[in-house]
Amino acid sequence: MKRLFYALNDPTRRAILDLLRVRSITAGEIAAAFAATTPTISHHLRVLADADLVVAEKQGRYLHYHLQTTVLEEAIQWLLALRRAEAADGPPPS
Amino acid sequence: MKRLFYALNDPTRRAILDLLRVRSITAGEIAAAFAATTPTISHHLRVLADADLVVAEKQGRYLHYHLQTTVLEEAIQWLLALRRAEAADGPPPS
DNA sequence: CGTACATTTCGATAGTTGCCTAAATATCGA
DNA sequence: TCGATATTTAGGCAACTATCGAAATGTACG
Repeated sequence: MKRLFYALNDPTRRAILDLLRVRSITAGEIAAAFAATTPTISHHLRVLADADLVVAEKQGRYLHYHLQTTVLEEAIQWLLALRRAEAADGPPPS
Repeated sequence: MKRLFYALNDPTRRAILDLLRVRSITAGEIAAAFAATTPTISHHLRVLADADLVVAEKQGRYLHYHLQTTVLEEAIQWLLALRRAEAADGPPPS
């Protein structure tokens, strides 16, 4: 989860994931959707790829990025467990 | 979610949350559980409090920290939506 | 009152992050 | 092959983060 939460911590990267939620798109399309420069977006895509949140697939000169969500499973379970925990220790139900 | 993922990004802070999952404990007890110094843990606790992940309650000279998980709701829903998205766009089921 | 204890705040430092411009790599089409 | 396009890599800089030791704050107890 080390790289996962790091990747999720940046608003640009979360916005990229939101874009990819709709459909796989190329690095250029992603870059065009933001004010940042292309190298900056490329950097963010690398961070997302290092966290296994996205996968790149080369098609000719284009790189199509798409989501990969298996790595989310552990984080989701951890967060759900955390939420459950408060119920056991938190303020008593009214 | 800005401060939330930032808070969750640190392994020490995640470990603190795991401690608090069991029961509310004092800042001193939390500090004793880690190799870091007391001021360092105090800093982490502040970050967690800024993210609304923990709440401090003063009891005499002690500060008891306990979990507060309402802020997790948005993140959990966002992550679940992300996971759902891949199924719609990802590789076809075998 | 004064001392001890619990916790935070302050000040400094090493390491990290995000962003940019410039340059490199790779692929396609004429 | 040559030039254009798509994307990444490299290098550098400003801002931020984690950590520490020292000092400050606040509370309790004799």
